Amino acid sequence: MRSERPAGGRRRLTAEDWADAALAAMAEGGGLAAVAVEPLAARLGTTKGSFYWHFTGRDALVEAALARWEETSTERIIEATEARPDPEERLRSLFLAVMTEAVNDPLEVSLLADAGQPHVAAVLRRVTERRIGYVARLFEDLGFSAPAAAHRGLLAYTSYLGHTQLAHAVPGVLPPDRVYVDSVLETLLRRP
Amino acid sequence: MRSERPAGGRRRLTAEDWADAALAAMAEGGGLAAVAVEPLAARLGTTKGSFYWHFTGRDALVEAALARWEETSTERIIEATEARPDPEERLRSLFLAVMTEAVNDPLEVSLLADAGQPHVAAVLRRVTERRIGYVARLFEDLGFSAPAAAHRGLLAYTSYLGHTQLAHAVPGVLPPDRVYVDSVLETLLRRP
DNA sequence: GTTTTTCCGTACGCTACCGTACGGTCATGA
DNA sequence: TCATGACCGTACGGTAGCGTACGGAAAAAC
Repeated sequence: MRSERPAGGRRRLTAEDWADAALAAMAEGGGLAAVAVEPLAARLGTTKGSFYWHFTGRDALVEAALARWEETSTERIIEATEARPDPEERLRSLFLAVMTEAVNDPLEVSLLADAGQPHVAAVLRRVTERRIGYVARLFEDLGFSAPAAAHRGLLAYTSYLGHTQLAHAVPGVLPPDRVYVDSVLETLLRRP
Repeated sequence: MRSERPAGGRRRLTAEDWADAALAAMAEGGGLAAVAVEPLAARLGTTKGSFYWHFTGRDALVEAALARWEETSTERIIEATEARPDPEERLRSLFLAVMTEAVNDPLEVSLLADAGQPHVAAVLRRVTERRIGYVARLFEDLGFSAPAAAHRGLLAYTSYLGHTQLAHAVPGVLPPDRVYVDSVLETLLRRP
């Protein structure tokens, strides 16, 4: 998430650098509240002078960070999943990927907590609907009817969300990811 | 959550009044960050002078609020559930109760988001283990073996957590509570 | 009815952060 | 090479909240 031409020394920053730093900050602590200009500047080894050149204010930074997250958080994994040939294996690898990712990336938990903010709510709605829709389609690929697939997609997604929350809040109560995924899929894939 | 002897006029406050106000504040916005002394004082119609009489500082208030939540959030519902005679109906009514409660009470979502704070983490660990253990026991009452019951209890709890998150972050994607509960239980109660 | 304890109001200093103003630097192309 | 625009440093004022100091009111004890 860094790197540019001048490999050795201090380089000049871009708006994306600030957005990435904002995302990193919210991932570590406090969610949106952790997006503070001056601490970020210190973290980036620069000053506010840089920030207010690239952005009109804190809100603009938040929006940029959210947009960046929206792009990279979902589509990348969906594409990777689509590469797999077998439908059931798509489901399984998708689950495993997102769950292991969620463990060492509290960003999603932070965003869910800040769903009160309109910007966050809008992003979350789009991302959530995209994801649930995709999982539902995977179930359709497995032969489930559209309503049944939608249904199981929703259950799969709430299980994922709950797993994420637990892994973040109470590490230790959960079994290894693989075990959890197997048991979830075992029940979700069972035919009526 | 108010009321005392002097029914009409301005009364003096107790530490519990402050703790309740803190809980109300975190339930509305921003989680722990919303626990701020001066805004709470304004909300209670008093001043900081009152607060720093009852508490040594902000941290003490947070701890008191968390303790209060820990007492009232779980045991009350468990007791109400225990009143029901039929085991399966206990499960069903428990699910319905906690899910409808979660919709109009974002406190739990806020706390999960602030699991970074050690105080919060400790409370969450105790509450979570208590709840999962209780649900697992309900499954045992239904005839499942101890490991199978623990397993399904965990799945039930992650489904609950995920449902809570979704209801809070993206209202509208979820079916009515009753439908969701029925489908979750339908899969969780199925024998192998 | 006074004294003592409990509780609250007010004023103060401190820190963190936001946003603005403006001058300085650095790269780049004419 | 030097001029111009892109980029950054620094200084400033403003606001919100924490915590302290202390005096005064209100209730309780006697």
